[in-house]
Amino acid sequence: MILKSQVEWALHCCAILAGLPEGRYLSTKALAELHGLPKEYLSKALQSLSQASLVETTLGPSGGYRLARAPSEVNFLEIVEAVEGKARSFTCTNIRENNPCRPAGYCDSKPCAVARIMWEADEAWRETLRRVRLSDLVGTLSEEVPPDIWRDTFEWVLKRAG
Amino acid sequence: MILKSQVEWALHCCAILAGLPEGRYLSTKALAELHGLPKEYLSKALQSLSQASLVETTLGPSGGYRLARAPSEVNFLEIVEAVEGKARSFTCTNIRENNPCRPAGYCDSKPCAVARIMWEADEAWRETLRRVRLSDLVGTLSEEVPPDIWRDTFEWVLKRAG
DNA sequence: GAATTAAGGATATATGTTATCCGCAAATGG
DNA sequence: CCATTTGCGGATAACATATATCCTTAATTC
Ligand code: FES
Ligand code: FES
Repeated sequence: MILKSQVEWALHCCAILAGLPEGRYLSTKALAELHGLPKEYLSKALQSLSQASLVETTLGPSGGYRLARAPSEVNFLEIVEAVEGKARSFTCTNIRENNPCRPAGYCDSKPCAVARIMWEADEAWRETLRRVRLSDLVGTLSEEVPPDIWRDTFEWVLKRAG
Repeated sequence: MILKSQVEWALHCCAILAGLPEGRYLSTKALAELHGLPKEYLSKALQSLSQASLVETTLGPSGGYRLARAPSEVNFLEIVEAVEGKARSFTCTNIRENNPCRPAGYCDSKPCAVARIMWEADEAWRETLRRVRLSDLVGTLSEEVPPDIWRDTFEWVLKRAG
């Protein structure tokens, strides 16, 4: 069970977009360069964010992406699910139905107890991510990243933002 | 991010082994037949349980598997990690290091804030599984599975247990 | 009109999951 | 001793998914 690297990319891109001044856009090219990522493939991750209505886009030179909502109104789970999908990590294939001691055509009233426990853990994972807002991340980063790097980065970004 | 089907298999097999009388063994063949699974491949999952010291084995006819500990001393996480591995679901590839505004050779004191949040969610998932004992599952199953099927199943199992 | 952008389709490559097969050593029962 | 059965590990193939690149299209800017 491993998350796509797209998840890391999308989260970092959102953190950058969160620091973008109102009304400006940042292109795939800039985001790819800033993070050292393949532009074409990063584009797919950003498209996922767009389809999930987490970001807005505009075309042409000076086009790109910006957040569709305030960073305090976006949580981690939304970003993760946008690129990773909403499917649960555990899928029950109903192997209990293969028990030879079962009457043919017998139908279970509840999902299997094993699956319910696995789904409970899955929900705990989601709930943890749901509780973290994008603004929380930006707050932590702005404290932990050395001030000069932080400043230089957004200077770099603004130079490329349309 | 999706768990292997082996996880479902291993959990169901452990539930059956938990109901096995002291000192008896159940073979891969019987477990595969009971759950309608490919014997050779299920064997890999059981080998994982064996390597994790969750089950004990014996060879020859009348050989097979039995739990190495009491069901109340085994939790879900141990079983899941035995087949799925202990690696975290989120892997940080340190894309922050590619930031062109970073001084060359600069070294971070902490893991990235993004990774820490993702790992926190991962830990919440693990903690949920850690809290569920194999005996809890057996308790739930014995309540939910219709009594006649439950009885027939263990009759079927005992007929094949060495 | 020329350049730039996001979007989406097609395709290739790498990796991981699922599955099967085989040979080996240990245990059982005759 | 011998035939059978078992778990174990290695090798291999089939299949799915993740990663990555390329190309076309339409919108936007200047
Ligand atoms: S049958 Fe799928 S988890 Fe029990
Ligand atoms: S650099 Fe990997 S999560 Fe931030």
